[in-house]
Amino acid sequence: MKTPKKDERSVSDKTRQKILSATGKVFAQGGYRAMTLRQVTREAKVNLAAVNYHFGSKLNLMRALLRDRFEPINQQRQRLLNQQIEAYAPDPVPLTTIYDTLFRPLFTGIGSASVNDTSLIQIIGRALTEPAEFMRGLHKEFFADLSKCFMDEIHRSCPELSPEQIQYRFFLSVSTMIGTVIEQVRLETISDGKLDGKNLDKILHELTTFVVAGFQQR
Amino acid sequence: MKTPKKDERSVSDKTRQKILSATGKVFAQGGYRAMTLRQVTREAKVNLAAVNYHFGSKLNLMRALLRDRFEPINQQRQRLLNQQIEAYAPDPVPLTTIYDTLFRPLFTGIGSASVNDTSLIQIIGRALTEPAEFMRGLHKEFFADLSKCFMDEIHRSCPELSPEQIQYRFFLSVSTMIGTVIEQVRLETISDGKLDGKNLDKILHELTTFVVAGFQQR
DNA sequence: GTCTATAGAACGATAGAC
DNA sequence: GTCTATCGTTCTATAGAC
Repeated sequence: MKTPKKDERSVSDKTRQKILSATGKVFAQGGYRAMTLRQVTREAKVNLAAVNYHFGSKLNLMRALLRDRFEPINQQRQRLLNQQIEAYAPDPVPLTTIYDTLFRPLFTGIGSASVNDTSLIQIIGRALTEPAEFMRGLHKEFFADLSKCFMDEIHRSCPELSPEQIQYRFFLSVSTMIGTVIEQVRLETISDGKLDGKNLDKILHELTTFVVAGFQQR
Repeated sequence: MKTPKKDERSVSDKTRQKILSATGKVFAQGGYRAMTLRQVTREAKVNLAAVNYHFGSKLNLMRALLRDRFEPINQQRQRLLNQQIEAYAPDPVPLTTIYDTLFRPLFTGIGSASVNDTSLIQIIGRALTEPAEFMRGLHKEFFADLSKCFMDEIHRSCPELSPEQIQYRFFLSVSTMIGTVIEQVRLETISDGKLDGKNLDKILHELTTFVVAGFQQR
């Protein structure tokens, strides 16, 4: 039976995408354990069994979501960094530019997600703080290489710092990013409703300035 | 200190404490949704029904744990801050001292926890990134007043900054703290195993230095 | 490919004996 | 206060009709 409701071609991919999109939304709200397949399929307006048909299991669905969201982001980060290295060669890329390259793709939210999809930043914030076991290997799989490239360039930009100092401060920089990205609502609570947690451009700018100053410590 | 090892009096309090302690351990590992009462009672070596007898429900158990861990920490923060304000009066407390006062109680891990209890910092890291609904009011209940006191003193210490600037940078400071506190393991991954994620003294020092520099931005 | 129906397991909570 | 036993619910995953 290949007769869906509106479109006649590639129904399967459309269902797959609808499921992925719904997974992003539901996962961002409550994390992996709180996310049920019933909730996802209800949100995606597909049948419960479709998840297991397209993804095999809840865990595989989760892995597919992460790949779908992390890989484009990280590819863009890598590409932008290489562009900057070329542009400044043979000089090192300034620290502010390096961190802008690291942070901006998160906030502008590229990826395969459709337009009015759940904000990418919320999905990533949740993923980075996810306690589930399967997340242990997440850093290795998605961030080990990337971290090394960025720390290498930071080292070129700050040759006076020891590798240990760079590692500590890079860790703290990423910590700030993660803490910022988890819940922008906290900004509204802290400011008693005066600052807008959804003003991502402004937050990105403040984050970069803060981290660069913290890194340089002078 | 009324119950040494195998005392026969006030068994109930002992059971209560065992449950609380086990809850801290299990919660720190996987968060609220992943924590099951069966896991907690197995860990505490008490009966499953004991939880509902002593705490009524899983949610109440969670609330009791948070109160048990957050309140002593926040009281110490408040007390230390007031001490510093007195000590420096009428001058404002230096920014480094303010942030040390905010961060240190987290890392030294005071509280009602017994000695070889789960590291307080892990419980708090998990709680601060917990997606569950009941956490929405958490900031209000435990941190609203505290944040205001600290921002007030920061404002005295940095009178040249606008309230908006202070709010943004305080938000970023707390973000760094949270990101640091979630998983110290990330430090080991970033440094390729060369830095120790359990060296809390060192991390506290680096965190404070980083945040103060990021805050002052000069 | 998509559905209904359900198996099989785990959970929170409670009743009632001791 | 503490236990066993169990109820009612919800979950993932799958079998089988269409």
